[in-house]
Amino acid sequence: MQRAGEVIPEIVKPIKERRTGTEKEFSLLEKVFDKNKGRPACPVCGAEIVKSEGEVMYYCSNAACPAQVAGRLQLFVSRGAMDIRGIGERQSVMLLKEDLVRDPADLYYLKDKRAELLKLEKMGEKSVDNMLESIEKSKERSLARVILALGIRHVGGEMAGILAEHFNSLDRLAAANREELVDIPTVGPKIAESIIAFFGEEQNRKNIQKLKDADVKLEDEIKEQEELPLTGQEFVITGKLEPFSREKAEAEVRALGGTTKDNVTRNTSYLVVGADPGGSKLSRAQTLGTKQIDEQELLRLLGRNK
DNA sequence: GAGCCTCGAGATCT
DNA sequence: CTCGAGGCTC
Repeated sequence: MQRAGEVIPEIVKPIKERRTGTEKEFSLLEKVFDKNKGRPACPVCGAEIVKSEGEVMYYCSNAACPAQVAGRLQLFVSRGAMDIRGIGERQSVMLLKEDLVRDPADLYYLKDKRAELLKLEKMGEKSVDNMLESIEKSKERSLARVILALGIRHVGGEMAGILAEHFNSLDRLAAANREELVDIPTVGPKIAESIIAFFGEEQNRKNIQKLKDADVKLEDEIKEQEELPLTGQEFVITGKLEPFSREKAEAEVRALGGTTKDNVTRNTSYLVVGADPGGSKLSRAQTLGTKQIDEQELLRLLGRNK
């Protein structure tokens, strides 16, 4: 390990190409290339710097690089991810330096090291307890936050949300194959490969297992859709609808929590009657006393008061 | 007309 | 980065 302290904050950010980087980043990049006569090396760990194809960013190729380790820890504890209060840039570096933490999952085992934490600079009883409490609370974060916290390349907040929504558990995401991933809108080959590569890494699997062992929640509870306006309401449509097609109407009903069926039963809440309605559905609705509504009424229920 | 490429717009990630 | 449009090949 090298002196982590001063270098890390600069390197943690990926180094950009001249035309887009900040002045600070320019000079850093300059230094890197000068020192190595055109063969770029990470100023922190000396490993080769790689540039992803067609991309503007340079990355250190060494996953164990102290700067990367620190960067991952900071992403993990950040507001948008696990939202652990009391650990920022300063504390991350300190915890790593003192070898109290080697990867983010170690945070959940810090409660057994209270004495060591108290010895750290500027860490009194109050700060330590607040920190430990915040770590415990973070075990219940949403799956989207957990996925973001893992630091998978090309997976930011938006992508993490989409993946969480689609898989509902980290295990299912980890088991997904390329085909399944690419089928998700906004997921293309690059992101699919990146995700598969991430879960293929031995180290990453180990860290996830550590999170599991520490009882960090790695799934979302089955969504309670009780709040949706049409939950529990069953719709049957007969006849033609004008403003939008039957498919679209049914899709909107489902989007609001309702269900759609082809035949009227005792469970049917509404028969939507369009133009030229089918006789069988209509008469059955009459027999059962099913509530009949026209298209305008349906639009109103869908919240489209046009 | 299926398969493959490039290109640009628009969204996202770092 | 993704994705669709438009051009090319076979």
